[in-house]
Amino acid sequence: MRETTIYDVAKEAGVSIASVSNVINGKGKVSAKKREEIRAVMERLNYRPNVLASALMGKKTYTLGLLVPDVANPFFAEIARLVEDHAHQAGYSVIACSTDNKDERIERYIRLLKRKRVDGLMIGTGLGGSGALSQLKEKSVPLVMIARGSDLLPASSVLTDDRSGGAGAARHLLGLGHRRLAVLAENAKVTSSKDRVRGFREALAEAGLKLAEADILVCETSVADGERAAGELLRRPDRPTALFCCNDMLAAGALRAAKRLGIRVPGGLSVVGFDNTILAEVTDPALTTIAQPLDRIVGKALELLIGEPEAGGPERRRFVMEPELIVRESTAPPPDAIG
Amino acid sequence: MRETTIYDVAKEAGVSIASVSNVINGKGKVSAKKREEIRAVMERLNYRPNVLASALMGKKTYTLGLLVPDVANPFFAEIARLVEDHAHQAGYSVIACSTDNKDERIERYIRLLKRKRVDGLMIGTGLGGSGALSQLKEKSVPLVMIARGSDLLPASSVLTDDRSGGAGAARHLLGLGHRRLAVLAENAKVTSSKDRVRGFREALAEAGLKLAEADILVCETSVADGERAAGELLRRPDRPTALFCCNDMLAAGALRAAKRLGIRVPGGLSVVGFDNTILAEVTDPALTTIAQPLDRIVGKALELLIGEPEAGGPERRRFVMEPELIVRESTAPPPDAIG
DNA sequence: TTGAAAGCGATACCAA
DNA sequence: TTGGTATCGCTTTCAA
Repeated sequence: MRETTIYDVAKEAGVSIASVSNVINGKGKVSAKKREEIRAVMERLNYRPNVLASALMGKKTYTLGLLVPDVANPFFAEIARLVEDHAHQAGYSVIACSTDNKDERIERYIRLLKRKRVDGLMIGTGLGGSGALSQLKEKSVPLVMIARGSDLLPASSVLTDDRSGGAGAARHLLGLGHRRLAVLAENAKVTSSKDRVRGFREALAEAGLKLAEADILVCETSVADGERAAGELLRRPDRPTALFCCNDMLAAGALRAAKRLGIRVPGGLSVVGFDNTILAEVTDPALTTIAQPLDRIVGKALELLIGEPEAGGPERRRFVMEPELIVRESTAPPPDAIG
Repeated sequence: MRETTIYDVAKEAGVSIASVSNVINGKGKVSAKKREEIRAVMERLNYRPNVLASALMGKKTYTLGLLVPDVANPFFAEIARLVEDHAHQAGYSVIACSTDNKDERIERYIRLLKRKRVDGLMIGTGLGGSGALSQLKEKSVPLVMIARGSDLLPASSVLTDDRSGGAGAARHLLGLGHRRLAVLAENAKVTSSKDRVRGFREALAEAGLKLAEADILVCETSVADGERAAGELLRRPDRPTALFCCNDMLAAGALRAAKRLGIRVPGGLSVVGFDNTILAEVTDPALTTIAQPLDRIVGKALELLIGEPEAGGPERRRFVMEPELIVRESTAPPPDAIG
């Protein structure tokens, strides 16, 4: 049984396909009477316009691309879900792509998504080498950066105030009385991580403390590597009493390291994570962490991506949202604190 | 700058579009010489066939649909990632859809995916009421069930031997000396959960133990509800010494409940999870759990979905893969064990 | 072998 | 208002 097409509807309603098309798109002039008739026929025949055909004519595909490092990572999985929901609500579906931060994958995916004529790209991953960048700069597809910024791209971005988040973590720890602090950072190419560290460091500076380079360890994004790095820090003679980790995975790793070394958290060590993923509620102790307002971020990003392309030229804008400190069980005053 | 089309190539190569089309698809007869020339031109013009146009002619869209309850759930996030990878490798992209197990969402998504003319649907979610079922039975799109079976659908399925997984959990616990066991199950509509419980119960029976209905608590899929249910079990006077949880989230909840009640794991209580998600490595103690061979499952499912549609009729087949017990830190002999 | 031409299912322009 | 028709980019007969 063939799908019913616009021709079937036209024939059944005794009109031309042009008229049917017009009522579908609410364009052109169609008399109220005809319009209702056509509507009725469409209903009766359970007619659904073929997206492919109209896309071929240069209309929307109602498909969006989402680029993230890894949808299996709880943080990005959460994002993927939110994007899906917001997009779906607006009539779009989304193709999620995990880049693994590999240039080759990034470029392949961008090429693929362009060929599929997606109506927009939501980018939540680093872009690696210049290959992807130049593919994107051609402006052949609307772009928006999410939970990340980039000056190299002609795209608006909506993200968390990472610096403020880092500062919040620092103040929380400082307020508890910590003076020897260290951080587990992500790769230097991850700007959000850099900003978090910067905010953290600035807040320390305000309190008259200096964060030495040696107290910032760069990690791969994995629990295991967080454990490794934290282990390294915790074995130092003047080991820190508090750790700020640029994401919850690293924080979870830090927790494991502490446990292995027999250091109690938060008794002997405080740990702050970032992102407030599900991991934070599952570790023991549960993680104090910085929550990003993901729902709002995604909502705004989608609005920018599929909303009216701004009559006054597509200005590149940055929307920055405030993160929130979620205090759970992994932070407390330092062991040497005087009651 | 317009995309180069088949016409551009044809003109440039001084042939007809039909010949170009033929070399693209490796069909029809084209002289070796012309073929090479056309190839060269395509290369030089960096020509990429428009998927939409060829899809309109009834060819593949190279897009697959994936239906799962929630891509933000670590287990399904993992699946989504694997599906993405396997699909991508085969030249397909995938639209992931979170159903929340809600009939309305399920039906909407199926309709949407059909309209987008996806080449296949990978189903890893319950199908709810009959609405979705009848939409799917029309056989308008290839189907495969993943990590789940269904007799109601004309689709092959590839899944874990859940019964065996449940039995494995039971034997592990039995072997440690546990005699008072209970389980945290998922909703009765989730067949995989039912099978896990069945396997668990059968293994107990083999050992001469009976699992009472009262010792099986049905939970929502969330850490919080696992905590709630486990709390209920653990407050009983004859509380169990071991808990089998039908997924890692519930197990994580059980760990929290135990902690809140001052029961040590594994000293005072053993907990076994299911799925071997990232949660299992992050809890403290790390979870002993049953791992599903997801990579193989997804690989096989994809093969069924996009492979040759089997000349001998599309027989419904079931592929069952063996799960594996991963022993971590959450299981030990019961507290009253002798020696 | 090759290519002209008829679709595929919409949109859009332009006469009527 | 209507409807005829070209068009989008590709596949597929079917003559030549």
